[in-house]
Amino acid sequence: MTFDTTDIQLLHYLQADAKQTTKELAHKLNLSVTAVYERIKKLERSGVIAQYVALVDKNKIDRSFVAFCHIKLVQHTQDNIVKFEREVTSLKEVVACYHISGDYDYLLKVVVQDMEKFRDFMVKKLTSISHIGSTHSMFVINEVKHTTAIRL
Amino acid sequence: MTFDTTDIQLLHYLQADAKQTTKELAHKLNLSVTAVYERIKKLERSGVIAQYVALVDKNKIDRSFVAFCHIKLVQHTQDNIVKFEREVTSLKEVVACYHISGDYDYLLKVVVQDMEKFRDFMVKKLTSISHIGSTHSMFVINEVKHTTAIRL
DNA sequence: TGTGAAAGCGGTCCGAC
DNA sequence: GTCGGACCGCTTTCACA
Repeated sequence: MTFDTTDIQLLHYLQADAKQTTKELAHKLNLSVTAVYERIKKLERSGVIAQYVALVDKNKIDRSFVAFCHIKLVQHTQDNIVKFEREVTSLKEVVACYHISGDYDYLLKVVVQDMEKFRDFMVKKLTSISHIGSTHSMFVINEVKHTTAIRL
Repeated sequence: MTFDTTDIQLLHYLQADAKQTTKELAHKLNLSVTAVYERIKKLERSGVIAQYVALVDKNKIDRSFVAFCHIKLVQHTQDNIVKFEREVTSLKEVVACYHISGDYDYLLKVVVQDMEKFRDFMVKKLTSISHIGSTHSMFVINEVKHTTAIRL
């Protein structure tokens, strides 16, 4: 799929605020309501817009403690990898998990209440997953930037 | 603000799909439309729901290359930190930046087209930011899990 | 807080350009 | 790909338990 400047602007607006009416968007883009409507539908049908979600403020729901965990597996067999990925995916504290290049195999983003809960998570959940070799945790001191929007 | 099980369920649904009608949600929660409406408004007013956004599929817009960059500053003066954070925040390729504990000062998530663009980003944008000491990049081989939803 | 009903507005579809 | 008009359903408000 190819995008003109109007599509790019539209994506920009929808990534910032998905609750705008097509009327408002039509005004911003100097287009009719129907034209904007068709463009949005096209973006949805093609899967460019994958979903519409509500973003919750971590600090308002007592989940202010964020950590990144590097993880190394003991062995990199197909079986170990599949099992690890399945188990780690099912943990609600893990909001992101990336298989990465470098000294460690995986990078996890973990969101919990506080350091005590993080300790619980490490001891009771993470390290009980089979085949984990070593881990290395980094704690977030400050979230300088965090956006779900990708600027084209 | 305090949440009962209905609020928690509601947040769960809205974090998964913000375009559901209050009617559908009322059905799922066994409540009236108005009751759901009032709960949502309360969550919005209190800032628990910070925003509603469209999530775009990276792969559909040619931004499939993701890297994490560790960054160390040369000196940790107040001034350096402020400048670095301001400059890095303004870079569109940087979708996240965290001040973290450990060997490095910052962890950046960078989203670009491909390795070539990543190189451009490093050479022309990132390393031209003042006061950067050393960097260490890790490339994402596979995104195992990535969610914007926080489960309570 | 909860409910149902009434009002108003926006999303959606249509035929035309 | 765009337009305006018309319809229908949803959001929003209200009086009330």
